[in-house]
Amino acid sequence: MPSIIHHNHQILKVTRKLIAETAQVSTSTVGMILSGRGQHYNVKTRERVLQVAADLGYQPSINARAFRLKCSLLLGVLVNAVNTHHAAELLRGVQSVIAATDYSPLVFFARSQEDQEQCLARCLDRRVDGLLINCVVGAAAAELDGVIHQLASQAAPVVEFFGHLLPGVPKVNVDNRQTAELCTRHLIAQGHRRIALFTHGRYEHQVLHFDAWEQSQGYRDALQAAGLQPIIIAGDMDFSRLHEPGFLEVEFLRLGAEGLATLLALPQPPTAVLCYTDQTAVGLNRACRLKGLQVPAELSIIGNGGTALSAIINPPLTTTRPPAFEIGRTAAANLLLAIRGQAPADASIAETLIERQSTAAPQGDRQPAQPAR
Amino acid sequence: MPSIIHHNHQILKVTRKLIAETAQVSTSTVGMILSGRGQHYNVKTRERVLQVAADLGYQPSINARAFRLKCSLLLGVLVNAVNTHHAAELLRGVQSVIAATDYSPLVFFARSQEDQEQCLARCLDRRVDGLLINCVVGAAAAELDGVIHQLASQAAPVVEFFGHLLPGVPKVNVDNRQTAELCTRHLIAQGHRRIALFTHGRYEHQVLHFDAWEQSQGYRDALQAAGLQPIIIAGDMDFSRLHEPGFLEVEFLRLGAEGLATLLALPQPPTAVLCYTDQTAVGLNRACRLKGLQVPAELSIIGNGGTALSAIINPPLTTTRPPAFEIGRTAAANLLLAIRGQAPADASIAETLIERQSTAAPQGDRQPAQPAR
DNA sequence: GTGAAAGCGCTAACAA
DNA sequence: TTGTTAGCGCTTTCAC
Repeated sequence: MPSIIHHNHQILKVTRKLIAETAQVSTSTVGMILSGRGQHYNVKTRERVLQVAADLGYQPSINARAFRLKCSLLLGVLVNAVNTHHAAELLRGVQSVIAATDYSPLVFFARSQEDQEQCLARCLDRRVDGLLINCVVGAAAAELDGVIHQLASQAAPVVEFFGHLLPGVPKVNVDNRQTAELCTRHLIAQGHRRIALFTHGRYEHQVLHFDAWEQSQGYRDALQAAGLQPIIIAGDMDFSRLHEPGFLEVEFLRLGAEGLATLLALPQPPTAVLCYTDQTAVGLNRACRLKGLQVPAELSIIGNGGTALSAIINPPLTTTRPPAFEIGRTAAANLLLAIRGQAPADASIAETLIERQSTAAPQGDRQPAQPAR
Repeated sequence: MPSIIHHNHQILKVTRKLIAETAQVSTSTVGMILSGRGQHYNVKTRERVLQVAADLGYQPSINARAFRLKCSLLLGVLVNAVNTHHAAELLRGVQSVIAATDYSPLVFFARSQEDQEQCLARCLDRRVDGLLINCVVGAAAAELDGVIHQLASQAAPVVEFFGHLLPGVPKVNVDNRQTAELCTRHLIAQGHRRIALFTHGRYEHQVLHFDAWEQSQGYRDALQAAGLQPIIIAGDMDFSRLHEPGFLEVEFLRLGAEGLATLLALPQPPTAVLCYTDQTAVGLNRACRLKGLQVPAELSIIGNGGTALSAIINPPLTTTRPPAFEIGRTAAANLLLAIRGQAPADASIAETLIERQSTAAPQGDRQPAQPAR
């Protein structure tokens, strides 16, 4: 409690001044002792001050502290609201790191570029000491640049997470390459030799669809290491209605559902498919059911995203869960590093495999002696 | 930019002091004019000060302001991380209201009671000027009470949203009663006479499952107004594993899937079902497909929650979308009211109906002359 | 119409 | 080992 009733019935704020008066020392003595840097004081003085502070229920004023220190002790966290399934875990990760510090998170969700600018303006005039940002896709880097530089001019470092839009800014991202490699290896270990990747037609565009590109690299690497050939099914996607709620889900579902025909038309159809998202996997799974194709017996499917959806489809989908908590942790830790003047390295963290019932050893048609090369 | 390079090559912070010196007035004059309460100053002085402030790119220090005003200009927002589908919209709603003020949101996600206590402690030592809280279910009200009182002692009001756990605290909630009434009326208007409610076995417990109880009330009211009889299918649910990720989804799905048998065993099975959640509806829908029962021709289904799932099942599910943005708006607005000393009223806001393909007029068996009474 | 001055709670350089 | 002092940027009262 920050205030007590004094014996003369006046309400007194419990500040260092009051502690000083009560303990019969100066405020600077109190300050030094409470800050933990008072080793050189008399033990009795130290104990007395600490005791009085405890008795009075002293709570330091972070605000005053920040004011004096010419900082805000606030960390801006700007989250892209287009895909927020993991926002809570992410922020819990951030909290877990900064809970041990004097910083608190100033959180904003932006859905559009306009939103984003407002939120950034807010961060700026709150003078955040650092910024964690997951940019709205399509944001003109040029416009962000102004803000980033302004932050830099007030010595507030920036860390970008879940994205690659800010040149020269340290990043923390999902390691899609490693994730895909993990999944592909898992399928190979189960005995699959013909493993397809279901992605969208723009996966080659490294900047625009960096994650799809990364995924394809991991997939290729794992196959190559096993002496297998890639089979990439790339459906055309229309991202123009990206802002419409639920659009992505439906579009990815369509991608999966329509891809089955392409896949079955191959001379040697694959026995397993790695999908770009859970929705794609669900679409594919649904198409299989309509075709009478057994999952996983005739076709194994792995999703990506660890969505709630994946757990409740039939069969439950083997998928990967993004390390949202870890990303938040790492991003916050790196931001703190940067605030302390050390340049943090980029980090990327693989998703974890959740093995469920949509994957199994291929049924009856193992062809170890005859890979599709 | 908060600092400029002076002609003598020194870096100067742009504060009111600098503006005062540049414009040849006193800092108090600058302060009064910038705060908008400087009507009584000479017009030329006013313009000069404003001009200089603009030229220098002055940005007030919210921190210093807060310090002087003995407040933090921070609003705590504590969100239950168990069900966060709507957290982003909720927070955007909060932002939309407080963007016009000097307040900024200090956001925390809590998954457990322990989390929650830490976050609240954080809010306390940041001396938030108000708190928006969506309590973790199962939190002992007694423990929260301490915090609430502590906040009260520093004149920081509290508004609870998405919950009814804090006695005496103003609330903003989803109006489940009205939502259910809306849905039921919609079905009645389509010609349904036998409409069931799929809920769980504890819907009667007004405190524990307030929303289920509310929903049942709205459902009953709408039926009663139309002279129809309620048909309540209440499955048993085991909430003991509530904390496990994805548990609720699967459990609600089971509820729906297993309920179909009960429903079909009735002497006169309903032609429409109102479900407690989207997952329940999906489970029911799936059971229907397995039984060969046509949706919506033979059975109309309405979900609840407007989840991503609802859009991608087959047929796309008619459901209701929680007014998360509005809840955030209202909660923030009411908190601001409370901060200004006015006691806000409780608010509840109905969900909006999203009509898709799982509902239609009952096929062939309208029985206007023979309701099931 | 305008300015002088005090002070919010804390920190830190310097003095004793 | 401890105290004095100045000041962060802003608001506001009171005097001129």
